[in-house]
Amino acid sequence: MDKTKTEADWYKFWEKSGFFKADPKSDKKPYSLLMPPPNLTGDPHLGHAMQHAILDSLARFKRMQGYDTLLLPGVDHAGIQFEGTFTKLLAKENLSKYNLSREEWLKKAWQFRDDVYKAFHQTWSIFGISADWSREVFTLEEKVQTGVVEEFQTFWDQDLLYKGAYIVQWCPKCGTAIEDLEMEYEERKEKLYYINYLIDGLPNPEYITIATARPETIAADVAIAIYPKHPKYAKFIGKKAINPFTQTELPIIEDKRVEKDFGTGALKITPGHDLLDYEIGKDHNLAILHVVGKDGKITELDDHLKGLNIIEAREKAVGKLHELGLLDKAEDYSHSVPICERSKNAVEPLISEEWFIKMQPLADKALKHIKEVGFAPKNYQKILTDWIEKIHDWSISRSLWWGHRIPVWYCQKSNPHHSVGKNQDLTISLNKPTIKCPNCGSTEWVQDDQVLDTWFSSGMWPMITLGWPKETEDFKKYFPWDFEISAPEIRYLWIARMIMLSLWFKDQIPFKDMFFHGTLRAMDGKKMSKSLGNGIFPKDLIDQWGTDSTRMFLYSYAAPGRDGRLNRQIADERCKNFRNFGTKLRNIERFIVELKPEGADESEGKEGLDDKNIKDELNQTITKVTSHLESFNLHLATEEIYDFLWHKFADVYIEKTKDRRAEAQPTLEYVFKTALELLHPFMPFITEELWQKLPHQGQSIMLAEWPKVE
RNA sequence: GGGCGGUUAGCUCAGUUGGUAGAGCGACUCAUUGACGUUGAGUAGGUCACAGGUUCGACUCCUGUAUCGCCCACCA
Repeated sequence: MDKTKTEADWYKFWEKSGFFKADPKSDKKPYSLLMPPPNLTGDPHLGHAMQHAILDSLARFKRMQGYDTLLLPGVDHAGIQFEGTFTKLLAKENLSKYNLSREEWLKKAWQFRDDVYKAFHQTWSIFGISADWSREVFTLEEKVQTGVVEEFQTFWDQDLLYKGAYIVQWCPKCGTAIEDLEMEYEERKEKLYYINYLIDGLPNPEYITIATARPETIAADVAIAIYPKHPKYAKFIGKKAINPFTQTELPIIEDKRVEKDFGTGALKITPGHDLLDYEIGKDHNLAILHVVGKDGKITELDDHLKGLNIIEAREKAVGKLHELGLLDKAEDYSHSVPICERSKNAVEPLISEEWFIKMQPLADKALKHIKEVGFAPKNYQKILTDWIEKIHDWSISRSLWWGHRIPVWYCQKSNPHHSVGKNQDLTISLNKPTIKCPNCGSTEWVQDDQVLDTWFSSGMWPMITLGWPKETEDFKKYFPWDFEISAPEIRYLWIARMIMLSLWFKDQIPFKDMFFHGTLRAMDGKKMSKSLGNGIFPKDLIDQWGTDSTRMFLYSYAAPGRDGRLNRQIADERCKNFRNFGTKLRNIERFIVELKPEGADESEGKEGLDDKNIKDELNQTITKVTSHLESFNLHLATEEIYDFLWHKFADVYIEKTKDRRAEAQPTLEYVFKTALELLHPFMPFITEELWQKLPHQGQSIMLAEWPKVE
């Protein structure tokens, strides 16, 4: 072998030799690991690197143990995130959804996707990942489309899909509905306004005072609600209050959901813009009015404030109330305001037409089987169970263009408003239907405008990647997955969904072991992010210290569920340490192989006490590394093999052999070769390089048998 | 407001079933052409956040407090 072979050369050698490929036809028992598809954006970050390092070490370990190992890679189209990045890019050319057709826009989006994908892949593959690239999946490809339509169709047939007026969190900046899970809360100091509403039809003017933080929505009020038996206001039940802006009559109602001790115990009901109000309104059969539009501006419902944004409208509304003498008082009020996780914009609760899945039956089934999944750390079973127990329906439609378009086609003639109901004329299919509308005979089908939530496809990732709904050879052999890994923050969005969907569609848990790694944070405990500029890019570390060293550094943070704090300096320190370890290993090889003394070949059978001792220690190391790998404690496994090689083998044993160099040769070779095999899952490149220089059998250390205690 | 996690050497972190604490980096001392100075041999440094409790014995189990962080939540 060429001495100057680089990491990239070894990688090519492995890949060309087909060592990464799984073979469903082999007699070996399967071990399958599913790579979480990273989002199609920018450079892979440190979290990806850690995930991939963990996945790869386990894949290499299982392969050496003799399993037919599948590590399946893929990339997620990442709906909102990708569309956001792409939109900014288009804006530089003065292009947008307003001056491009959907087809033109998508064509450009795919071109951009191809560029990003290529760059992404380049960074990705230098990490030494022994993934089966022949099975790689991108979440918008045809295979996934087929699965997604099947998923949708099944829910439809089971009567679990519905569409209708529903309150959603609308982000005016992203221009789409976002889920509760995609919202953040920010503590903001605002004012709480106490406003007097005149009671209609009384001889002397009497008022009911309500407290609100959002006076700009008054025009959309449809009632005033008080808590039951309100000492001051109960007498007004059945009467009407006058809306100060629109002069319409507002019924005064009682509802136990109104908090007794907040504000005045009286609440203005604005079902179009508040979830609690929406629910109260629904139960009291109240109308739903909108005074804030999807652009975040006041609608025509309020003549006076029309066209203003929220902040301006609020100021003006307060001014007007003041003029009318209806503003009782305003007090400082600090509360958490929902903001969009991506745009950091305050979200507007709005009524919108969205598709939903009824989740209760899926949740019930998941709860019965979730115990079959082994979680690391263990407490995640409870965390997920608690969430699934409080499940709410899943809003699956997004007003985006980048994603799986909802496979619903409406008959233009007999169902022009795209409504949904069993008697309505619509059909489900991937492509434009060729059938005639059963109602009017028309063939003018129009597809639903929206796309599906990214997690609607990602949730099926464990099945779709193996060819579902087809009963493929791969599916039969590799499902359920043996191992899945995830960042903790997507445990609900993704992990809980996969468990529910997999049990629903296949009656099986999606994976046997579920590993949650911790979050790598900046020194102040905050997340690393591009915008804060506190990120560390794995690519930079690899360029400076090499892949093996970077991987070892990451394993030291791979204790299940434990966060780590670091900056570039700390990362460099640790990487440097492992780079030095690599140098140590090269010198050990030099000592054993290149400086092999005369007569060493005739030293079989001259084993001494030192040789026996180091072999005993090697055996202990084999046992510990193996068990730490099996319990997914990679931080302990790496520490163990590191300590053995450096401080037991090199510092002690090798020093002692110097007096009896020749007769120690067989032990030196055997112990070092075996230790390299134990280290291979973690430092794949250098172990291959050095293993090749020792007497060995077989083409690659990748194919070596996992060391056993002898 | 609820839930979860952290708090161990100057720094970043380990610590299987309870038996007076470990690593890497950093500091200090020594070794200088020995496989390797990207090295070796040593040394210093911790009342394991705090207060109770269980126990012969607690970093480890229980209760509470403080503090930092994360997640979740429809009090207008």
